[in-house]
Amino acid sequence: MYNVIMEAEHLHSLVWMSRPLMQAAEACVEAGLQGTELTVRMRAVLEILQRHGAQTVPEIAARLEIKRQYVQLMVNETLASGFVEQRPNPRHSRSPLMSLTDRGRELIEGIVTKELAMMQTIGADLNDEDIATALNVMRAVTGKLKSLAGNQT
Amino acid sequence: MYNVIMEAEHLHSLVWMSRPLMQAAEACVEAGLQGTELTVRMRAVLEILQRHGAQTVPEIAARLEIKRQYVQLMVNETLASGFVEQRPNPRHSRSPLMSLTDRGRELIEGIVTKELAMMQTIGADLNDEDIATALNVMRAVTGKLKSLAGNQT
DNA sequence: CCATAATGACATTATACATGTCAAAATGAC
DNA sequence: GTCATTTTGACATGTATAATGTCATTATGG
Repeated sequence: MYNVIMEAEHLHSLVWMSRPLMQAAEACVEAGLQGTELTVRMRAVLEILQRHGAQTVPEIAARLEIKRQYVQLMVNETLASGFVEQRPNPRHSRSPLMSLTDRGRELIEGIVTKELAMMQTIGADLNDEDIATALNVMRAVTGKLKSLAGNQT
Repeated sequence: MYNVIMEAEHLHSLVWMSRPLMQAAEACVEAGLQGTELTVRMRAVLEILQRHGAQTVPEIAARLEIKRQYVQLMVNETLASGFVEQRPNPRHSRSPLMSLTDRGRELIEGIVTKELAMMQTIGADLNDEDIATALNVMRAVTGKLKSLAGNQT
């Protein structure tokens, strides 16, 4: 059927749009960090702590789905910059909780607010339903790709 | 308005889905390359040549939107593996056209066919309209992000 | 109490690019 | 045809984002 082929080609285009989209998004985030002392990866740590509260390094790594060794590096930078501080962890005495300092909280809140505003600008002439649909499709496709990647030859 | 905020958050989620989607896609492509002598970047060269015919290195770089110096490296690998060969370029005698060999053509056709089939599998229980909508949204968002990245402070 | 797991710290390696430089040669303007 | 400019390949170096390996220390759970 033509339709099946058409659909597969649309899907193919969609999947390959993920790279330009990601690159454009990262460029925007980076541009928005100009003037702050933050790098993109430090921002990622602050955002996690803002959204989910104080976390240990391994917990942050799990959320970001990257290895704890690299997250340790990222976190150490945020500690050195004074945006994050260690607090004792009642659940594990050797793995302190990373917690936003006042400076860090203020900074990340400003950045997230600015980014949200940008999203509103972008969404201005886009249909809300369409955005929701797109999000669902992307999630579904990602899930299927992940399951297919494993059991391939 | 709540709707505006909701939309912005959906958009935010969508933008950040681009990374997992891309990673899942790359993992799939890589898995599909198991057993061949191809790497992901060599595959990219072959696909360009299959879709657009014989090209010079700078032309391939323009299509991939990466620097010619890196493309040169990728292309050299495909030449060394015998999937691509140089042919004289009537338009520029110092910049030969890269052309698929029979082996290269056979290989990339097989791979692309397999990938397309995978797309059909994934698309099986997805609505065609929704996929098209998602593609449009992703393109629109990418475009806006690109334009915003530039004229930010 | 003790085996096992978790953690931070540090080192090495890989990947995917960007950037810089250079010489040779091709092209284009005149 | 001459000459300035551009293009190209080749090579070298730099950088960001990770994965992976290893180790000593210390928790934790049985």
